Amino acid sequence: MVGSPGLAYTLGMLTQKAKYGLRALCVLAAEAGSRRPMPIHDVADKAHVPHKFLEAILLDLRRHGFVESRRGKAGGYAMARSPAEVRVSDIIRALDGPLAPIPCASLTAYQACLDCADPPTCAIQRLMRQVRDATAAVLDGTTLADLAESEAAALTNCG
Amino acid sequence: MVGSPGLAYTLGMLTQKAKYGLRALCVLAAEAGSRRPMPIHDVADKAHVPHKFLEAILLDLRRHGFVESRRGKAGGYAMARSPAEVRVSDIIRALDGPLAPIPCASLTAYQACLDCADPPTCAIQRLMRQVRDATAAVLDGTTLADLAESEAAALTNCG
DNA sequence: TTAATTTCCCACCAGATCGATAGGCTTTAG
DNA sequence: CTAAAGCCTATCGATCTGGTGGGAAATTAA
Repeated sequence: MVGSPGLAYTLGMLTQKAKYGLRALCVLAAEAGSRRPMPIHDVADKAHVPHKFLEAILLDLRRHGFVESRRGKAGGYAMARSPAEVRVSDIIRALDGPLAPIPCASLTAYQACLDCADPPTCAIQRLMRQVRDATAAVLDGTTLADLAESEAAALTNCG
Repeated sequence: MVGSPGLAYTLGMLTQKAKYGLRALCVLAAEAGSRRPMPIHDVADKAHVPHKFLEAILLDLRRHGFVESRRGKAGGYAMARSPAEVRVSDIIRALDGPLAPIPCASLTAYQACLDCADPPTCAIQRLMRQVRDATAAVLDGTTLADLAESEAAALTNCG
């Protein structure tokens, strides 16, 4: 199962990992409040994600505190925080790294370009900071609950 | 010469190629109106770009119509269009591909996710379109002339 | 005409990353 | 005890990134 193969696609790439992670979290968010955690296999089916890959992704999301797990029989995954309190930006940062297009424009992981003549006057850095801010504004302003609701709303509109 | 090695850096990555290309174009933009084209070697020195790599980049920019070249002695590169009429977004699209974080959110290179349950209702797609629009707003609204001027202004402020 | 200079173009390379899979270990419910 | 589930490590092929090298073609100057 391949998402989108062989394209020249570099700038702003959201990886399959993050896309899958978001889908999986939407599934878990819809189940929030349920008594029982949902096993990986069920999440994989509902989110259309290869379940072995999803295993690694959920593990990662657990380490970042987004989900909780229970092992053994009747085990599985559940949201650790309210979907309304989880920003999409945080999820993407956890799975894909910083939002900025270039390290020197990142707030959370700043790193100067080694080949930059003079970082404080670099126009590219200033421009890319604007891009970062614009991206962050969208992604900070959207919660997991918003995302899940958006999908549900679209379905009922067309249904 | 390495720009920024070994970081977990995926989302929104501006490649070295595009960064170098922007720097080189700024150099050529500053020289716009000059009678003589500038040889690659000079551009490479002024832009701090490995000159063999720059060769490939300038070739690419020429094919996309941003610069003109002249071969032989006294040859070199020059802007083919006025810096004020070249949008940064166009340069980045030429060197790095679409601006959207994911193909299904791209206007210029739309491609549906093969693993998407129902593209028209996909909330991730809608969100990523917002990200694309926000990025494009910044990059469409900035010209090469703006970029070059921004750098020059910063220099005089600190000088 | 010849030499020097410069772009053009091709092939190649090492390292990193991405997307994904395999298989074994540990924990838990019943 | 056993089945079910998460946990963990290792691996893999394909692709991309960031570069380099070498030579052919073009242009100019002497």
